[in-house]
Amino acid sequence: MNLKELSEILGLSQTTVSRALNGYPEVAEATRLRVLSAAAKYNYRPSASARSLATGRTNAIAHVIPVSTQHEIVNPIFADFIAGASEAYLGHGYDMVISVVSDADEARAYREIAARGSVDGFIVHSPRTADPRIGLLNEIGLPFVVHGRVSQAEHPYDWVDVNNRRAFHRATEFLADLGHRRIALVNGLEVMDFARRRQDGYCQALRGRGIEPDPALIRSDEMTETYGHATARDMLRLPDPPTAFLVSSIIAALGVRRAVEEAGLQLARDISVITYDDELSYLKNGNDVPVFTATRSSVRHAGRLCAERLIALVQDPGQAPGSRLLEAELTIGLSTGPAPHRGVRRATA
Amino acid sequence: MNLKELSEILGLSQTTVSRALNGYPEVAEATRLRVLSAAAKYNYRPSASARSLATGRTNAIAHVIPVSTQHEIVNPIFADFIAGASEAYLGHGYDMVISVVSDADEARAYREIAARGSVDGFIVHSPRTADPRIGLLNEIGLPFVVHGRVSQAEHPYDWVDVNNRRAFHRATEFLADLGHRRIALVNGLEVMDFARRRQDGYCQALRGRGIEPDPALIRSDEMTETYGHATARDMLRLPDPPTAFLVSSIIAALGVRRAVEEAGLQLARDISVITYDDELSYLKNGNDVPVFTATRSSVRHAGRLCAERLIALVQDPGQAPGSRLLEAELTIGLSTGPAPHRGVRRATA
DNA sequence: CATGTAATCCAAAGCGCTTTGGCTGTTACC
DNA sequence: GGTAACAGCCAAAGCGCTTTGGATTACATG
Repeated sequence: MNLKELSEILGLSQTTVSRALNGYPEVAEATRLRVLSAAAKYNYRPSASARSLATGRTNAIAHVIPVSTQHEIVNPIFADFIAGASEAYLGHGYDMVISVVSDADEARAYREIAARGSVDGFIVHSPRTADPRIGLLNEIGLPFVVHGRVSQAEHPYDWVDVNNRRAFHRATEFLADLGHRRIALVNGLEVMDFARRRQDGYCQALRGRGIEPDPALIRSDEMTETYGHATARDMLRLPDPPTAFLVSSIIAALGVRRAVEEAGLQLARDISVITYDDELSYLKNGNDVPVFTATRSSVRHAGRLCAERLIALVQDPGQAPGSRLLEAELTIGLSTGPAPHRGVRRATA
Repeated sequence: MNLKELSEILGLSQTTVSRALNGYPEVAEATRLRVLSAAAKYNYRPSASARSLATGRTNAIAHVIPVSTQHEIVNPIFADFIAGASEAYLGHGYDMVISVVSDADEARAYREIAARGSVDGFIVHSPRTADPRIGLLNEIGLPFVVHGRVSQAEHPYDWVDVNNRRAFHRATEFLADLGHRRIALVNGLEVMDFARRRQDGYCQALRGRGIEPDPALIRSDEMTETYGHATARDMLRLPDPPTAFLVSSIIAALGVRRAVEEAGLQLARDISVITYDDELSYLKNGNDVPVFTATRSSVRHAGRLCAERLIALVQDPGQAPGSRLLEAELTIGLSTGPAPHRGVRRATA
């Protein structure tokens, strides 16, 4: 069923039918109702391509997910992020187009998508400290919203981010307050902006307590379970091992916990762990009592905010760049406790 | 830059330029090269909507992800599945459109997407034992490929699946061979077809060994970490607790392990665990030595196969329904061992 | 009664592409 | 030399919608 057929059935022109469906005022209310019920009856939907050819709008948003050529990992956080984004899209009739693109031909991919005109805007994932994409997208001219921030950016841009620096600052101070002096940071990939901010917060808090950050206790990589495990295992074998771990993702934290237990140590009593918690739906941090002490912020919520902002931007492109900084909550769980007295831990092990 | 402008620059008709770009033979090779280099120079791409309006093809595939109204969980396996699918799409120039849809208005969503004509086909996720979608999609008429199977389906359809029954049959026998008689099944949601097949394989293997399946040792739910944890914790408190767990997902298996350790028990020695392993990129089952003994099959690979099959179907719709049954490997890890002697386990705890 | 105004509706153009059905000029063959 | 075949190109139609710029009618106003 297309417009032409529908309008013939109704004995109206295509113009009138189109206007009636799109809510224009030049249509008598009685006619509009007649049109609407006929459209429902025949399950009519305007063809997406015809409409976007005519309007220049596609009602679709691109999510370009970078996949490093070395790592080939699709961030699992992504599943919850798009769940949140799609809540927004669903409400506004937008489609979500996903392109998984190797970072090698990232620029080409963005340009191509824009040139084909298949979307109205971009959500930028996993921004790096100096991310060329924000320059690129400014040049391309389509609206975009960054999930995260780009520290070294020449132009203003729209973003939604968590206050990573403060979250890790607080978590570090919390551990220091418990008497921990050897606090390890199991961070995300170094090039990622969020990782840098987290490390900043961590280092700043340590120095605030008169502790000089020890490079041997700072690690950065893709946040997998095995990475968390290997890192914690290695650090626990150091001559002067950490008594606490600050971990950038609950997935890596699971690996850290595994290493702790394999070493015959007990969480909270021997080793404290604080993790960043994205509130993943399939990996909740416990049901009632949090398993891990955590700095927590819902990535699903962030997804929704990004999408909503982008929709607003698409519908009214004249807006000045805006941003949204979310604060992470620090929730106390069962994975933290006072620093063990010197020597005690080794006796136990 | 559009076709008209490009053809004016080249002093050719739009017809010729279009033909040159699309590889039609009625164009002199010299002209084609001239066109191609001009197109590259001006970064010309045909407008997606104009092209699909003219051809009736969109070069896009819809992935409709069902989200239960009760659970609101986006399956994390999904991230790796689409990574695999997008490998196929990238190679063939297809876009991936994702709709997260609450199962309540699933039918409406499929019909709407089809009526708008914004995609050439569907990938069907998370099929249930009696899934109305295969009837619905047959009626709609667009090609589709199911990731998994639908046991109760009236019509033939295209699918890619793992031999879940055999995988769980083998795993159960493996545990039985180690002397385990009390083997628990921590399965996925009951309505899911894969869960049913896994349970079939499990029950069949038990009966083959003269063991009657105990309903108290069989649980089904959304496969989260907390579900694995709560289930294992409760079962370990039974008067006659299991000595082994067969788990449907590595995420739930992490929860099972946590419960085992909390109970003061040791994996392999006191409690054996076999998990299904989708080879998730962020949750690898160990690096060199598998942590869990597992039945393993890459969901990323399955994603690629689904997408490739669907592309073939879109490009040649006349094909008879085909299918692909993948076999899962059983890999021995550090989580299984001989069943403990009666009474020993309790003494340890 | 003539005329301005508002309310409804419509014909047709145009969005950017593909594709049908020709049209030209060159070559091959008898 | 005449004609058939073919290579190479093009004009124009059409995909299904939105939107511009009227046209028509009804009604109120002077």
